[in-house]
Amino acid sequence: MSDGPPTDFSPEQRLCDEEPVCATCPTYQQAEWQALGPELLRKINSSKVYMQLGPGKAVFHQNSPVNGVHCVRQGSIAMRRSDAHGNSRISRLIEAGQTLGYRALFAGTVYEASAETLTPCQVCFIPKAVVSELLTESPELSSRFLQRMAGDLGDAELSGFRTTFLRIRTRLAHLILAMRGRHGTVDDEGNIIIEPPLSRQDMAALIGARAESLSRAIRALQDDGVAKFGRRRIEVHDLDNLLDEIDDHI
Amino acid sequence: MSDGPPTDFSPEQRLCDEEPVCATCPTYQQAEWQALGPELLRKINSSKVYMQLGPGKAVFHQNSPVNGVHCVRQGSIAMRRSDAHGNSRISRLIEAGQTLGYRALFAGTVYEASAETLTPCQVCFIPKAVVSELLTESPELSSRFLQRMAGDLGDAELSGFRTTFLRIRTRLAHLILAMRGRHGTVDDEGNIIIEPPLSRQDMAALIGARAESLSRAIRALQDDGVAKFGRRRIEVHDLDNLLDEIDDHI
DNA sequence: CGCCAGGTTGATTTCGCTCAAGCAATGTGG
DNA sequence: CCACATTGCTTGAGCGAAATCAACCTGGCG
Repeated sequence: MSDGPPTDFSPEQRLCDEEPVCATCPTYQQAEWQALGPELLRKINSSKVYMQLGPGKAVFHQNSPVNGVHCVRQGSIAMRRSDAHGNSRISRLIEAGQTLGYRALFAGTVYEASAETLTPCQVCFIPKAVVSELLTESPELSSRFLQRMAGDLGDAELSGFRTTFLRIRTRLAHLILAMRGRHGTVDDEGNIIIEPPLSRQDMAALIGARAESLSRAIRALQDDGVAKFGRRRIEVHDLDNLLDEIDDHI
Repeated sequence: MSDGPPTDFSPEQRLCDEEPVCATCPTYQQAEWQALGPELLRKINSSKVYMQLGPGKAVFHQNSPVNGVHCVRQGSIAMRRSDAHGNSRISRLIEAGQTLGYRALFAGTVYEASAETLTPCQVCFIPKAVVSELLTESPELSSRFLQRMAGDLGDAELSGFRTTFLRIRTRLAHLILAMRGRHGTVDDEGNIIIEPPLSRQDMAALIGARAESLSRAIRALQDDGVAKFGRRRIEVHDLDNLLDEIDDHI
Protein backbone atom coordinates (compact mmCIF):
# COMPACT_ATOMS: atom_id res chain seq x y z
CA MET A 1 0.00 0.00 0.00
CA SER A 2 2.66 2.54 1.00
CA ASP A 3 5.21 2.35 -1.76
CA GLY A 4 8.37 2.73 0.23
CA PRO A 5 9.45 5.61 2.39
CA PRO A 6 8.33 9.09 1.40
CA THR A 7 11.06 11.03 -0.32
CA ASP A 8 10.04 14.36 -1.71
CA PHE A 9 8.93 16.55 1.12
CA SER A 10 9.94 20.15 1.25
CA PRO A 11 11.44 21.34 4.53
CA GLU A 12 8.23 22.89 5.79
CA GLN A 13 6.28 19.75 5.02
CA ARG A 14 8.87 17.77 6.91
CA LEU A 15 7.84 19.37 10.15
CA CYS A 16 6.00 16.32 11.28
CA ASP A 17 8.46 13.47 11.04
CA GLU A 18 7.27 11.91 14.28
CA GLU A 19 3.87 10.38 14.98
CA PRO A 20 1.51 13.31 15.34
CA VAL A 21 -1.24 13.52 17.96
CA CYS A 22 -4.88 13.80 16.89
CA ALA A 23 -5.74 16.40 19.49
CA THR A 24 -3.17 18.77 18.01
CA CYS A 25 -3.91 17.93 14.38
CA PRO A 26 -4.16 21.19 12.41
CA THR A 27 -7.24 19.82 10.69
CA TYR A 28 -9.05 18.71 13.82
CA GLN A 29 -11.49 21.58 13.54
CA GLN A 30 -12.81 20.50 10.17
CA ALA A 31 -12.84 16.76 10.43
CA GLU A 32 -15.86 14.62 11.19
CA TRP A 33 -13.91 13.48 14.22
CA GLN A 34 -14.33 16.78 16.01
CA ALA A 35 -17.64 15.29 17.08
CA LEU A 36 -15.71 13.11 19.50
CA GLY A 37 -14.76 14.28 22.96
CA PRO A 38 -11.15 14.08 24.13
CA GLU A 39 -11.49 10.60 25.57
CA LEU A 40 -12.92 9.01 22.43
CA LEU A 41 -10.43 10.90 20.32
CA ARG A 42 -7.74 9.15 22.30
CA LYS A 43 -8.98 5.84 20.95
CA ILE A 44 -8.24 7.01 17.46
CA ASN A 45 -4.96 8.45 18.49
CA SER A 46 -3.68 5.23 19.94
CA SER A 47 -4.84 3.00 17.11
CA LYS A 48 -4.08 5.15 14.08
CA VAL A 49 -1.22 4.52 11.70
CA TYR A 50 0.53 7.61 10.40
CA MET A 51 2.15 7.73 6.98
CA GLN A 52 3.80 10.19 4.69
CA LEU A 53 3.41 9.71 0.97
CA GLY A 54 5.09 11.38 -1.96
CA PRO A 55 2.95 12.60 -4.86
CA GLY A 56 1.46 10.02 -7.20
CA LYS A 57 1.30 7.28 -4.59
CA ALA A 58 -1.74 5.12 -3.92
CA VAL A 59 -3.45 5.37 -0.55
CA PHE A 60 -5.60 2.41 -1.56
CA HIS A 61 -6.51 0.59 -4.74
CA GLN A 62 -9.79 0.10 -6.54
CA ASN A 63 -11.24 -3.39 -5.92
CA SER A 64 -9.14 -4.09 -2.88
CA PRO A 65 -10.79 -4.85 0.47
CA VAL A 66 -11.41 -2.20 3.09
CA ASN A 67 -9.75 -2.32 6.48
CA GLY A 68 -10.55 1.14 7.74
CA VAL A 69 -10.63 4.77 6.75
CA HIS A 70 -7.94 7.37 6.11
CA CYS A 71 -7.82 10.88 7.43
CA VAL A 72 -5.83 13.50 5.54
CA ARG A 73 -3.61 15.68 7.65
CA GLN A 74 -1.96 17.43 4.75
CA GLY A 75 -2.02 17.38 0.96
CA SER A 76 -4.48 16.70 -1.85
CA ILE A 77 -5.79 13.33 -2.95
CA ALA A 78 -7.79 12.22 -6.00
CA MET A 79 -10.39 9.47 -6.05
CA ARG A 80 -10.04 7.72 -9.38
CA ARG A 81 -12.31 5.10 -10.89
CA SER A 82 -10.99 3.10 -13.82
CA ASP A 83 -12.26 0.40 -16.11
CA ALA A 84 -10.69 -2.35 -18.20
CA HIS A 85 -10.44 -0.10 -21.28
CA GLY A 86 -8.13 2.38 -19.66
CA ASN A 87 -10.89 4.91 -19.12
CA SER A 88 -10.52 6.70 -15.86
CA ARG A 89 -12.46 9.37 -14.15
CA ILE A 90 -11.66 11.31 -11.02
CA SER A 91 -14.83 11.47 -9.01
CA ARG A 92 -13.65 13.93 -6.40
CA LEU A 93 -10.71 15.65 -4.75
CA ILE A 94 -9.96 15.13 -1.08
CA GLU A 95 -8.23 17.88 0.86
CA ALA A 96 -6.59 18.19 4.26
CA GLY A 97 -9.07 17.61 7.07
CA GLN A 98 -11.22 15.21 5.09
CA THR A 99 -11.71 11.53 5.59
CA LEU A 100 -11.65 9.05 2.72
CA GLY A 101 -12.62 5.46 2.17
CA TYR A 102 -15.72 5.61 4.33
CA ARG A 103 -18.09 4.99 1.44
CA ALA A 104 -16.76 1.50 0.86
CA LEU A 105 -16.56 0.86 4.60
CA PHE A 106 -20.21 1.76 5.20
CA ALA A 107 -21.45 -0.01 2.13
CA GLY A 108 -19.50 -3.11 3.04
CA THR A 109 -17.97 -3.40 -0.41
CA VAL A 110 -14.44 -3.28 -1.74
CA TYR A 111 -13.09 0.09 -2.79
CA GLU A 112 -14.81 1.19 -5.98
CA ALA A 113 -12.15 3.78 -6.69
CA SER A 114 -8.51 4.17 -5.89
CA ALA A 115 -7.12 7.09 -3.96
CA GLU A 116 -3.90 8.63 -5.15
CA THR A 117 -1.90 11.47 -3.74
CA LEU A 118 -1.54 14.51 -5.95
CA THR A 119 0.90 16.30 -3.66
CA PRO A 120 3.09 15.08 -0.81
CA CYS A 121 0.62 13.93 1.82
CA GLN A 122 0.36 13.13 5.48
CA VAL A 123 -2.33 10.57 6.12
CA CYS A 124 -3.55 8.60 9.13
CA PHE A 125 -5.16 5.21 8.82
CA ILE A 126 -7.91 4.34 11.30
CA PRO A 127 -8.86 0.67 11.59
CA LYS A 128 -12.35 -0.47 10.76
CA ALA A 129 -13.01 -1.85 14.24
CA VAL A 130 -12.26 1.48 15.87
CA VAL A 131 -14.52 3.34 13.49
CA SER A 132 -17.38 0.92 14.15
CA GLU A 133 -16.92 1.19 17.87
CA LEU A 134 -16.86 4.98 17.82
CA LEU A 135 -19.96 5.12 15.63
CA THR A 136 -21.99 3.13 18.14
CA GLU A 137 -20.66 5.14 21.04
CA SER A 138 -21.15 8.54 19.46
CA PRO A 139 -24.42 9.35 17.72
CA GLU A 140 -22.89 12.73 16.96
CA LEU A 141 -20.18 11.05 14.87
CA SER A 142 -22.77 9.09 12.91
CA SER A 143 -24.61 12.30 12.33
CA ARG A 144 -21.49 13.95 10.95
CA PHE A 145 -20.90 11.15 8.54
CA LEU A 146 -24.53 11.19 7.46
CA GLN A 147 -24.11 14.86 6.78
CA ARG A 148 -20.85 14.35 4.96
CA MET A 149 -22.18 11.60 2.71
CA ALA A 150 -25.33 13.55 2.00
CA GLY A 151 -23.10 16.34 0.75
CA ASP A 152 -21.03 13.96 -1.33
CA LEU A 153 -24.13 12.41 -2.81
CA GLY A 154 -25.40 15.83 -3.76
CA ASP A 155 -22.06 16.64 -5.36
CA ALA A 156 -22.01 13.39 -7.28
CA GLU A 157 -25.48 13.89 -8.65
CA LEU A 158 -24.80 17.48 -9.57
CA SER A 159 -21.63 16.41 -11.34
CA GLY A 160 -23.58 13.77 -13.27
CA PHE A 161 -26.13 16.36 -14.26
CA ARG A 162 -23.43 18.69 -15.51
CA THR A 163 -21.61 16.11 -17.57
CA THR A 164 -24.91 15.31 -19.23
CA PHE A 165 -25.95 18.83 -20.13
CA LEU A 166 -22.98 21.16 -20.09
CA ARG A 167 -20.18 21.26 -22.61
CA ILE A 168 -16.59 20.87 -21.60
CA ARG A 169 -15.87 24.57 -21.66
CA THR A 170 -18.61 25.23 -19.13
CA ARG A 171 -17.62 22.30 -16.95
CA LEU A 172 -14.10 23.67 -16.91
CA ALA A 173 -15.41 27.02 -15.74
CA HIS A 174 -17.22 25.26 -12.91
CA LEU A 175 -14.06 23.41 -11.97
CA ILE A 176 -12.02 26.60 -11.81
CA LEU A 177 -14.64 28.13 -9.59
CA ALA A 178 -14.65 25.09 -7.33
CA MET A 179 -10.88 25.04 -7.01
CA ARG A 180 -10.87 28.66 -6.01
CA GLY A 181 -11.96 27.68 -2.52
CA ARG A 182 -9.07 25.48 -1.49
CA HIS A 183 -6.37 26.45 -3.93
CA GLY A 184 -7.09 30.06 -4.74
CA THR A 185 -5.56 33.29 -3.51
CA VAL A 186 -5.72 36.91 -4.59
CA ASP A 187 -2.62 38.82 -5.70
CA ASP A 188 -1.76 42.49 -5.11
CA GLU A 189 -3.67 43.58 -8.19
CA GLY A 190 -6.81 41.79 -7.17
CA ASN A 191 -6.44 38.94 -9.63
CA ILE A 192 -7.56 35.50 -8.57
CA ILE A 193 -4.66 33.08 -8.65
CA ILE A 194 -5.41 29.38 -8.49
CA GLU A 195 -2.71 26.74 -8.13
CA PRO A 196 -4.40 23.43 -8.82
CA PRO A 197 -2.72 20.30 -7.52
CA LEU A 198 -3.61 18.62 -10.81
CA SER A 199 -1.93 17.84 -14.10
CA ARG A 200 -3.83 18.52 -17.30
CA GLN A 201 -4.58 14.82 -17.61
CA ASP A 202 -6.10 14.80 -14.16
CA MET A 203 -8.10 17.96 -14.71
CA ALA A 204 -9.51 16.29 -17.79
CA ALA A 205 -10.38 13.15 -15.84
CA LEU A 206 -12.07 15.32 -13.24
CA ILE A 207 -14.48 16.94 -15.65
CA GLY A 208 -14.98 13.81 -17.73
CA ALA A 209 -13.12 14.80 -20.87
CA ARG A 210 -10.11 13.73 -22.93
CA ALA A 211 -6.90 15.65 -22.42
CA GLU A 212 -7.04 16.99 -25.98
CA SER A 213 -10.53 18.32 -25.51
CA LEU A 214 -9.56 20.00 -22.26
CA SER A 215 -6.59 21.55 -24.00
CA ARG A 216 -8.87 23.10 -26.57
CA ALA A 217 -11.32 24.31 -23.95
CA ILE A 218 -8.45 25.95 -22.09
CA ARG A 219 -7.31 27.67 -25.24
CA ALA A 220 -10.83 28.87 -25.94
CA LEU A 221 -11.24 30.38 -22.46
CA GLN A 222 -7.83 31.97 -22.77
CA ASP A 223 -8.53 33.44 -26.21
CA ASP A 224 -11.73 34.92 -24.87
CA GLY A 225 -9.86 36.50 -21.99
CA VAL A 226 -11.69 34.58 -19.29
CA ALA A 227 -8.56 33.19 -17.66
CA LYS A 228 -4.84 32.74 -18.19
CA PHE A 229 -3.43 29.25 -17.87
CA GLY A 230 0.11 28.32 -16.85
CA ARG A 231 1.50 24.90 -16.16
CA ARG A 232 -0.12 24.63 -12.78
CA ARG A 233 -1.49 28.08 -12.43
CA ILE A 234 -4.73 29.75 -13.42
CA GLU A 235 -5.24 33.49 -13.32
CA VAL A 236 -8.66 35.04 -13.38
CA HIS A 237 -8.61 38.78 -13.82
CA ASP A 238 -12.31 39.41 -13.84
CA LEU A 239 -14.50 36.99 -11.97
CA ASP A 240 -17.52 38.23 -13.86
CA ASN A 241 -16.19 36.82 -17.09
CA LEU A 242 -15.92 33.43 -15.47
CA LEU A 243 -19.40 33.69 -14.05
CA ASP A 244 -20.69 34.64 -17.49
CA GLU A 245 -19.39 31.32 -18.77
CA ILE A 246 -21.53 29.56 -16.26
CA ASP A 247 -24.34 31.97 -16.89
CA ASP A 248 -27.50 30.39 -15.62
CA HIS A 249 -26.10 26.91 -16.13
CA ILE A 250 -26.64 25.48 -12.66
CA MET B 1 -48.23 19.10 -2.23
CA SER B 2 -50.84 16.35 -2.58
CA ASP B 3 -52.91 17.47 -5.54
CA GLY B 4 -56.35 16.61 -4.31
CA PRO B 5 -57.73 13.19 -3.52
CA PRO B 6 -56.24 10.21 -5.34
CA THR B 7 -58.46 8.99 -8.11
CA ASP B 8 -56.97 6.32 -10.27
CA PHE B 9 -56.37 3.31 -8.13
CA SER B 10 -57.21 -0.14 -9.37
CA PRO B 11 -59.31 -2.29 -7.03
CA GLU B 12 -56.34 -4.21 -5.67
CA GLN B 13 -54.44 -1.04 -4.97
CA ARG B 14 -57.42 0.30 -3.16
CA LEU B 15 -57.02 -2.28 -0.43
CA CYS B 16 -55.57 0.23 1.96
CA ASP B 17 -58.04 3.07 2.11
CA GLU B 18 -57.61 3.48 5.84
CA GLU B 19 -54.50 4.59 7.67
CA PRO B 20 -52.17 1.61 7.59
CA VAL B 21 -50.03 0.50 10.53
CA CYS B 22 -46.23 0.45 10.21
CA ALA B 23 -45.86 -2.87 11.97
CA THR B 24 -47.96 -4.57 9.34
CA CYS B 25 -46.50 -2.65 6.39
CA PRO B 26 -45.75 -5.11 3.60
CA THR B 27 -42.41 -3.39 3.10
CA TYR B 28 -41.35 -3.38 6.72
CA GLN B 29 -38.81 -6.11 6.06
CA GLN B 30 -36.82 -4.06 3.57
CA ALA B 31 -36.99 -0.61 4.97
CA GLU B 32 -34.28 1.06 7.00
CA TRP B 33 -36.85 1.26 9.74
CA GLN B 34 -36.72 -2.43 10.47
CA ALA B 35 -33.74 -1.46 12.61
CA LEU B 36 -36.22 -0.09 15.13
CA GLY B 37 -37.82 -2.27 17.76
CA PRO B 38 -41.62 -2.30 18.15
CA GLU B 39 -41.72 0.55 20.66
CA LEU B 40 -39.70 2.98 18.53
CA LEU B 41 -41.64 1.93 15.47
CA ARG B 42 -44.73 3.05 17.29
CA LYS B 43 -43.34 6.58 17.35
CA ILE B 44 -43.30 6.60 13.59
CA ASN B 45 -46.68 5.02 13.38
CA SER B 46 -48.34 7.66 15.49
CA SER B 47 -46.68 10.62 13.81
CA LYS B 48 -46.73 9.57 10.17
CA VAL B 49 -49.02 11.00 7.56
CA TYR B 50 -50.37 8.57 5.02
CA MET B 51 -51.21 9.56 1.47
CA GLN B 52 -52.25 8.02 -1.78
CA LEU B 53 -51.09 9.63 -4.99
CA GLY B 54 -52.04 9.01 -8.58
CA PRO B 55 -49.32 8.67 -11.20
CA GLY B 56 -47.44 11.80 -12.23
CA LYS B 57 -47.93 13.59 -8.93
CA ALA B 58 -45.17 15.32 -6.99
CA VAL B 59 -44.23 13.98 -3.58
CA PHE B 60 -42.01 17.02 -3.13
CA HIS B 61 -40.52 19.72 -5.32
CA GLN B 62 -36.96 20.67 -6.14
CA ASN B 63 -35.79 23.70 -4.15
CA SER B 64 -38.51 23.49 -1.56
CA PRO B 65 -37.63 23.09 2.11
CA VAL B 66 -37.48 19.74 3.85
CA ASN B 67 -39.81 18.86 6.68
CA GLY B 68 -39.19 15.14 6.93
CA VAL B 69 -38.79 12.00 4.88
CA HIS B 70 -41.18 9.84 2.91
CA CYS B 71 -41.46 6.09 2.99
CA VAL B 72 -42.90 4.27 0.00
CA ARG B 73 -45.45 1.61 0.81
CA GLN B 74 -46.38 0.93 -2.78
CA GLY B 75 -45.52 2.14 -6.26
CA SER B 76 -42.54 3.58 -8.12
CA ILE B 77 -41.15 7.08 -7.82
CA ALA B 78 -38.59 9.02 -9.86
CA MET B 79 -36.13 11.55 -8.50
CA ARG B 80 -35.83 14.28 -11.10
CA ARG B 81 -33.39 17.19 -11.21
CA SER B 82 -34.13 20.04 -13.57
CA ASP B 83 -32.51 23.28 -14.58
CA ALA B 84 -33.70 26.58 -15.97
CA HIS B 85 -33.22 25.45 -19.58
CA GLY B 86 -35.74 22.65 -19.35
CA ASN B 87 -33.06 19.99 -19.06
CA SER B 88 -34.05 17.28 -16.68
CA ARG B 89 -32.40 14.16 -15.54
CA ILE B 90 -33.78 11.34 -13.41
CA SER B 91 -31.11 10.43 -10.92
CA ARG B 92 -32.74 7.33 -9.52
CA LEU B 93 -35.89 5.29 -9.16
CA ILE B 94 -37.41 4.65 -5.76
CA GLU B 95 -39.42 1.49 -5.20
CA ALA B 96 -41.72 0.20 -2.49
CA GLY B 97 -39.92 -0.22 0.81
CA GLN B 98 -37.50 2.60 0.19
CA THR B 99 -37.25 5.94 1.91
CA LEU B 100 -36.79 9.17 0.03
CA GLY B 101 -35.84 12.72 0.83
CA TYR B 102 -33.24 11.80 3.45
CA ARG B 103 -30.34 13.21 1.46
CA ALA B 104 -31.63 16.75 1.73
CA LEU B 105 -32.65 16.18 5.35
CA PHE B 106 -29.18 15.01 6.39
CA ALA B 107 -27.37 17.63 4.35
CA GLY B 108 -29.58 20.33 5.78
CA THR B 109 -30.37 21.76 2.36
CA VAL B 110 -33.51 22.19 0.35
CA TYR B 111 -34.51 19.36 -1.97
CA GLU B 112 -32.13 19.27 -4.91
CA ALA B 113 -34.46 17.12 -6.93
CA SER B 114 -38.19 16.61 -7.08
CA ALA B 115 -39.85 13.28 -6.49
CA GLU B 116 -42.70 12.30 -8.76
CA THR B 117 -44.84 9.23 -8.77
CA LEU B 118 -44.63 7.03 -11.85
CA THR B 119 -47.43 4.72 -10.81
CA PRO B 120 -50.21 5.05 -8.25
CA CYS B 121 -48.39 5.24 -4.93
CA GLN B 122 -48.94 4.85 -1.25
CA VAL B 123 -46.55 6.97 0.73
CA CYS B 124 -46.07 7.85 4.38
CA PHE B 125 -44.55 11.11 5.51
CA ILE B 126 -42.41 11.07 8.67
CA PRO B 127 -41.68 14.45 10.30
CA LYS B 128 -38.12 15.67 10.61
CA ALA B 129 -38.25 15.85 14.40
CA VAL B 130 -39.22 12.22 14.70
CA VAL B 131 -36.44 11.10 12.39
CA SER B 132 -33.86 13.08 14.35
CA GLU B 133 -35.10 11.68 17.62
CA LEU B 134 -35.00 8.12 16.37
CA LEU B 135 -31.51 8.55 14.95
CA THR B 136 -30.12 9.58 18.30
CA GLU B 137 -31.97 6.79 20.09
CA SER B 138 -31.04 4.06 17.66
CA PRO B 139 -27.44 3.73 16.47
CA GLU B 140 -28.67 0.82 14.39
CA LEU B 141 -30.93 3.15 12.42
CA SER B 142 -28.06 5.54 11.77
CA SER B 143 -26.03 2.60 10.60
CA ARG B 144 -28.73 1.59 8.14
CA PHE B 145 -28.89 5.04 6.68
CA LEU B 146 -25.11 5.21 6.43
CA GLN B 147 -25.25 1.95 4.55
CA ARG B 148 -28.07 3.12 2.35
CA MET B 149 -26.40 6.39 1.42
CA ALA B 150 -23.10 4.66 0.80
CA GLY B 151 -24.92 2.47 -1.69
CA ASP B 152 -26.60 5.47 -3.31
CA LEU B 153 -23.30 7.30 -3.54
CA GLY B 154 -21.73 4.31 -5.24
CA ASP B 155 -24.65 4.15 -7.67
CA ALA B 156 -24.40 7.84 -8.44
CA GLU B 157 -20.68 7.69 -9.13
CA LEU B 158 -21.03 4.60 -11.27
CA SER B 159 -23.79 6.27 -13.21
CA GLY B 160 -21.59 9.31 -13.76
CA PHE B 161 -18.79 7.10 -14.96
CA ARG B 162 -21.09 5.37 -17.42
CA THR B 163 -22.53 8.54 -18.90
CA THR B 164 -18.98 9.70 -19.51
CA PHE B 165 -17.63 6.61 -21.21
CA LEU B 166 -20.48 4.49 -22.54
CA ARG B 167 -22.65 5.30 -25.48
CA ILE B 168 -26.39 5.45 -25.17
CA ARG B 169 -26.95 1.98 -26.54
CA THR B 170 -24.78 0.46 -23.83
CA ARG B 171 -26.30 2.59 -21.10
CA LEU B 172 -29.71 1.39 -22.24
CA ALA B 173 -28.53 -2.20 -21.94
CA HIS B 174 -27.42 -1.49 -18.39
CA LEU B 175 -30.79 0.07 -17.59
CA ILE B 176 -32.68 -2.93 -18.88
CA LEU B 177 -30.54 -5.19 -16.76
CA ALA B 178 -31.12 -3.01 -13.70
CA MET B 179 -34.89 -2.93 -14.20
CA ARG B 180 -34.97 -6.68 -14.41
CA GLY B 181 -34.68 -6.89 -10.64
CA ARG B 182 -37.81 -5.03 -9.60
CA HIS B 183 -39.88 -5.10 -12.74
CA GLY B 184 -38.87 -8.29 -14.49
CA THR B 185 -40.52 -11.69 -14.70
CA VAL B 186 -40.02 -14.80 -16.80
CA ASP B 187 -42.75 -16.14 -19.08
CA ASP B 188 -43.59 -19.77 -19.89
CA GLU B 189 -41.03 -19.91 -22.69
CA GLY B 190 -38.24 -18.64 -20.50
CA ASN B 191 -38.18 -15.14 -21.94
CA ILE B 192 -37.43 -12.27 -19.65
CA ILE B 193 -40.32 -9.83 -19.56
CA ILE B 194 -39.75 -6.41 -18.09
CA GLU B 195 -42.55 -3.94 -17.48
CA PRO B 196 -40.88 -0.63 -16.71
CA PRO B 197 -42.92 2.00 -14.89
CA LEU B 198 -41.41 4.58 -17.22
CA SER B 199 -42.39 6.41 -20.36
CA ARG B 200 -39.82 6.72 -23.14
CA GLN B 201 -39.16 10.28 -22.09
CA ASP B 202 -38.41 9.18 -18.57
CA MET B 203 -36.23 6.30 -19.67
CA ALA B 204 -34.26 8.81 -21.70
CA ALA B 205 -33.95 11.15 -18.72
CA LEU B 206 -32.77 8.22 -16.63
CA ILE B 207 -29.84 7.36 -18.88
CA GLY B 208 -29.04 10.97 -19.70
CA ALA B 209 -30.19 11.11 -23.30
CA ARG B 210 -32.75 12.84 -25.50
CA ALA B 211 -35.92 10.94 -26.30
CA GLU B 212 -34.97 10.82 -29.97
CA SER B 213 -31.61 9.31 -29.22
CA LEU B 214 -33.16 6.70 -26.98
CA SER B 215 -35.64 5.87 -29.69
CA ARG B 216 -32.79 5.15 -32.09
CA ALA B 217 -30.92 3.09 -29.54
CA ILE B 218 -34.05 1.04 -28.94
CA ARG B 219 -34.43 0.44 -32.64
CA ALA B 220 -30.79 -0.59 -32.91
CA LEU B 221 -31.08 -3.11 -30.09
CA GLN B 222 -34.28 -4.42 -31.60
CA ASP B 223 -32.80 -4.75 -35.10
CA ASP B 224 -29.92 -6.69 -33.65
CA GLY B 225 -32.28 -9.05 -31.89
CA VAL B 226 -31.15 -8.12 -28.41
CA ALA B 227 -34.60 -7.22 -27.11
CA LYS B 228 -38.14 -6.51 -28.26
CA PHE B 229 -39.72 -3.26 -27.14
CA GLY B 230 -43.41 -2.59 -26.66
CA ARG B 231 -45.02 0.49 -25.23
CA ARG B 232 -44.19 -0.37 -21.66
CA ARG B 233 -42.79 -3.80 -22.15
CA ILE B 234 -39.37 -5.17 -22.91
CA GLU B 235 -38.75 -8.78 -23.91
CA VAL B 236 -35.34 -10.34 -23.72
CA HIS B 237 -35.17 -13.74 -25.32
CA ASP B 238 -31.52 -14.47 -24.75
CA LEU B 239 -29.87 -12.81 -21.80
CA ASP B 240 -26.45 -13.50 -23.29
CA ASN B 241 -27.14 -11.09 -26.13
CA LEU B 242 -27.88 -8.38 -23.61
CA LEU B 243 -24.76 -9.20 -21.64
CA ASP B 244 -22.74 -9.05 -24.85
CA GLU B 245 -23.87 -5.46 -25.27
CA ILE B 246 -22.38 -4.64 -21.93
CA ASP B 247 -19.42 -6.81 -22.68
CA ASP B 248 -16.65 -5.80 -20.35
CA HIS B 249 -18.07 -2.29 -20.05
CA ILE B 250 -18.35 -2.09 -16.29
C1' DC C 1 22.90 15.51 -25.39
C1' DG C 2 19.03 12.54 -26.34
C1' DC C 3 15.20 10.51 -24.19
C1' DC C 4 10.51 10.52 -22.54
C1' DA C 5 6.18 11.89 -20.49
C1' DG C 6 3.07 15.46 -20.74
C1' DG C 7 0.99 18.80 -23.39
C1' DT C 8 -0.66 21.06 -27.63
C1' DT C 9 -2.39 21.26 -32.32
C1' DG C 10 -4.46 19.61 -36.62
C1' DA C 11 -7.43 16.47 -39.48
C1' DT C 12 -11.01 13.30 -39.40
C1' DT C 13 -14.85 10.64 -37.63
C1' DT C 14 -18.43 9.46 -34.57
C1' DC C 15 -22.02 10.12 -31.66
C1' DG C 16 -25.72 12.40 -30.06
C1' DC C 17 -28.38 16.78 -30.20
C1' DT C 18 -31.53 19.89 -32.74
C1' DC C 19 -35.13 20.83 -35.61
C1' DA C 20 -38.86 19.32 -38.21
C1' DA C 21 -42.18 16.23 -39.87
C1' DG C 22 -44.99 12.18 -39.58
C1' DC C 23 -47.39 8.67 -37.00
C1' DA C 24 -49.79 6.05 -33.34
C1' DA C 25 -52.47 5.92 -29.19
C1' DT C 26 -55.54 8.14 -26.23
C1' DG C 27 -58.91 11.20 -24.96
C1' DT C 28 -62.87 14.68 -25.75
C1' DG C 29 -66.91 16.72 -27.26
C1' DG C 30 -70.48 16.70 -30.45
C1' DC D 1 -69.54 6.47 -32.90
C1' DC D 2 -66.82 9.62 -35.31
C1' DA D 3 -64.05 14.09 -36.11
C1' DC D 4 -60.70 16.24 -33.87
C1' DA D 5 -57.19 17.68 -30.65
C1' DT D 6 -53.50 16.15 -27.82
C1' DT D 7 -49.74 13.80 -26.32
C1' DG D 8 -46.04 10.67 -26.80
C1' DC D 9 -43.15 8.13 -29.91
C1' DT D 10 -40.53 7.49 -34.14
C1' DT D 11 -37.94 8.83 -38.19
C1' DG D 12 -35.13 11.78 -41.12
C1' DA D 13 -31.70 15.48 -42.28
C1' DG D 14 -28.23 18.46 -40.73
C1' DC D 15 -25.15 20.09 -37.42
C1' DG D 16 -22.02 20.55 -33.52
C1' DA D 17 -19.22 18.91 -29.80
C1' DA D 18 -16.03 15.91 -28.48
C1' DA D 19 -13.42 11.57 -29.35
C1' DT D 20 -9.87 9.61 -32.08
C1' DC D 21 -5.66 9.39 -34.51
C1' DA D 22 -1.41 11.33 -35.55
C1' DA D 23 2.13 14.62 -35.50
C1' DC D 24 4.72 17.81 -33.17
C1' DC D 25 6.26 20.61 -29.30
C1' DT D 26 8.22 21.38 -24.59
C1' DG D 27 10.49 20.82 -20.39
C1' DG D 28 12.75 17.75 -17.17
C1' DC D 29 16.04 14.42 -16.31
C1' DG D 30 19.32 10.65 -16.70
